[in-house]
Amino acid sequence: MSLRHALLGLLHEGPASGYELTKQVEQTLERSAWHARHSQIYPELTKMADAGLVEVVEEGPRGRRTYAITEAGRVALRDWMMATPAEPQVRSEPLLRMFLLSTLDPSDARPLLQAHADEAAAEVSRLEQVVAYYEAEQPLERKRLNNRILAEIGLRQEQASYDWAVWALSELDSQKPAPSTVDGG
Amino acid sequence: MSLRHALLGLLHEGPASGYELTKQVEQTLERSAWHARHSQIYPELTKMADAGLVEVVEEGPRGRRTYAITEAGRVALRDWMMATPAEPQVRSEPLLRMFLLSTLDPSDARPLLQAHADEAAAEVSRLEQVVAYYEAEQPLERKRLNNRILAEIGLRQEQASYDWAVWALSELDSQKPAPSTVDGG
DNA sequence: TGAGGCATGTAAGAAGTTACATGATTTG
DNA sequence: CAAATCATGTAACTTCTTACATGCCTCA
Repeated sequence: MSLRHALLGLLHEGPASGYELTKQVEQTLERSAWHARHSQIYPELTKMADAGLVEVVEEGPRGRRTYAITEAGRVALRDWMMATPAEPQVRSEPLLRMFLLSTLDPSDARPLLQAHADEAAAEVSRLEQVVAYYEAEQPLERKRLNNRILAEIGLRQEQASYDWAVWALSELDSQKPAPSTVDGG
Repeated sequence: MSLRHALLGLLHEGPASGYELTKQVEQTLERSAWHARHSQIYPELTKMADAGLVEVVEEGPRGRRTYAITEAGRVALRDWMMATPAEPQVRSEPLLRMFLLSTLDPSDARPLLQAHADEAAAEVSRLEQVVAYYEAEQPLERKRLNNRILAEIGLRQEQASYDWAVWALSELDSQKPAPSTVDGG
């Protein structure tokens, strides 16, 4: 039930509505840690309220409900964080594609690798700006430092992804050193 | 339907039974790309056979069925590989935990970070040996080179994970700059 | 022959996706 | 007031997990 704990983690920073949580997931978690749609988030919040992990602290204009984490929610989050899982569960479609690159002809693999490199490069730029923003703040109090640490892990993963793709492209080249020779079999 | 394509990718290398595919997923995909249990893999293979993407090429001792990819399966795999998805779908429980580290007290966060670093270090060692094994082979023909490229992406991701954890631990220290002073409360 | 691992499977339920639906507010 | 966007929700379906079930094969 990782979505539940992702939401508890976001609510740990302060109350938010389903809509706001959806945006936060999209902006901060989706790319490297956890993907979820609003159609899963809304019902999950209802269930979490039933379970006493969150509570509605405000009802707004168009049925908008602002949720806050409860003490039980904080306990549940900490319990989950401190319980080391038997096996790490990972599902990454982009990485799966890279693992399956070898099933393609080099002429197909090359543009995919290039696209992967381009996307990683774009994400690196974006995260560098996020990091720069946090660095610019002088005092670096607790919350800001945490955000900076989080931006850093995303940045490093994307940088590794980019470096790998560039390296893999060069390996592909060395694999097919004379593309125009006549192939006898 | 990423599992389906992961299985097609594995079968692209040659025929295998459900049991063998389960082992291959555990050994090559699970850690960084895709996690699945045998209880999902067996029914999926049946469905794929119904859809004509794979076929049973051998029936062994205890109901063992060896599957091979069909031409339709190869086409489906290539179509999926070449279709760029709108948004990358990622779910990584380990990374989610790292993102939620900031919800913990530093005294709780530290051992978790350390455990993360240890796991990454162990995986780096393992993958370095895998890479060394592929490098040792002289001619590096196509398939072996592909395996080497795949090992490399896992290695670089884990290395980035490890480096980040070490860096984050030092940041945690600077956050609490005098850990050994006499503590009154 | 019994214990343990090999190998395959199923059933029930939880998690997640896709598509549809709806009303409120803002903007032109 | 029409169109776009905000904000929330549901229904049907697919995917995935957990737990259970079973028979084979090897080794002592």
